[in-house]
Amino acid sequence: MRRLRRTFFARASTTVAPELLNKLLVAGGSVGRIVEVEAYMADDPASHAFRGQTRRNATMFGKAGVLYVYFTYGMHHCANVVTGSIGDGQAVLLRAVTPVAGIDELRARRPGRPDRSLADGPGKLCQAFGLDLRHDGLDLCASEAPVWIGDDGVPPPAVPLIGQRVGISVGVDLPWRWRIQ
DNA sequence: AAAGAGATGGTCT
DNA sequence: GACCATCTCTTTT
Repeated sequence: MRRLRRTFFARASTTVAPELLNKLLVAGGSVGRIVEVEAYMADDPASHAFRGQTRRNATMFGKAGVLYVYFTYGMHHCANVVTGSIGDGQAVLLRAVTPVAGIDELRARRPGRPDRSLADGPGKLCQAFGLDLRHDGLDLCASEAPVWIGDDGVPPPAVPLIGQRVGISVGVDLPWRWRIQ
């Protein structure tokens, strides 16, 4: 399986997001196929980057292909991949994956949950794959990075489901959520 | 099946 | 002090 290169991520988040469908997230000894993503931009009222760079969102303004992890609701983490160019403030939120390998590790990190609920949400995904603030700023494109995104040759769906983003109160009309049917 | 509410803490105004 | 790019459990249809 091929590790995605930085050139893949160095484009607009709205271009990268649909192409991430069916790619593989590798982390914590497990592998999951990406089935739902959302795009965020700086010129986008729903984005953390909308009001400029802060301590929390600094990673989002950095290099493409780097993981932006943030903590929210007092208990959940969400994982994004930075896209575009340095200073842009763009990212793609990884919202859901389906288990491909290392499912026992996923179950161990999400005890008591049915297999279908192991990583079918952004907070659940981070819990299942053991992602937290320690991974913020991690370069997915580095040759030895412990977290990365791979391509096993399965193409993105020709006709993904496209809709409104979830859990936001502004910018709700932008159709920047993509998922597998 | 759908709707509601509580948990829980970092971040920014 | 208000607001969360959420999840889970409980209550109601």
